[in-house]
Amino acid sequence: MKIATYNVNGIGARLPVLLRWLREAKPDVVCLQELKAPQERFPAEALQQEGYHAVWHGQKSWNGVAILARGAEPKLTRRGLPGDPEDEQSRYIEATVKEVLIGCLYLPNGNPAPGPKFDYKLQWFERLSAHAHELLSSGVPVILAGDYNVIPTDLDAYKPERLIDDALFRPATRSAFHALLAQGWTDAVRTTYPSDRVYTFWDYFRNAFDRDAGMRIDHLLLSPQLVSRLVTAGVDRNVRGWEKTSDHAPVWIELTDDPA
DNA sequence: ATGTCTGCAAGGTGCAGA
Repeated sequence: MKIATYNVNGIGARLPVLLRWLREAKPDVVCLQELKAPQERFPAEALQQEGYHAVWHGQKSWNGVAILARGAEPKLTRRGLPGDPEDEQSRYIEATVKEVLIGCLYLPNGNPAPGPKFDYKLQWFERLSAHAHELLSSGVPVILAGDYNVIPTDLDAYKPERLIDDALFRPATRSAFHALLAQGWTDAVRTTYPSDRVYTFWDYFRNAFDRDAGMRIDHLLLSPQLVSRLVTAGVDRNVRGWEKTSDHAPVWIELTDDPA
């Protein structure tokens, strides 16, 4: 079972790239972020023709998340994170696919920091951590996948020393991420590649991809029941080199089909 | 500070957000 996360940066502009990647990579489950499309403009039919059923949480102009499943209907369990009924931003969707609970998230960027956007990031992170703790307590196998907008360690960025004040790397951001992991979650890509540089995002600016000036900010966290089922993980870097591509690349893991 | 994209409301360009 192959599960991927991919920040598409606008599903309208990115549909040809998304469909080509689905055809080539054949993931079973896909978490998408940054749809930048309202609920009624999600390309459900085009995805269905590729064999994918979907649940999604759209928003005009910004944000937006979706979960796709190949040959199966994702069973929606929640839209939006609990903890703030005033929050209008579409950044979380959750569904069950083949007995695994999939949480698809788009954590706020938070720049410029400090400031109200950074405050919102940290508040959203607290709500995510509270919900993640509930999910662990439920005893169900869970994957929390998405664009965390977190660079976990120095190894995860091209020049970390330049990112001291960046909302993706500030101490408060990193400590929130490490506290989340400490609940009992496993960072699947870092576990698979303990000391390699693995990037998932390259800025559109200054030929960042050609210079491999990237960062690792898209993550798949596994609940304890799933760790022994982790076979391998990877980043489809080549997709970042395609025409009209996102600034993120798809990130994926492979799990054994059944509990050991 | 810079750089480059997307989507939007206009309106054939400029804005916010990333």
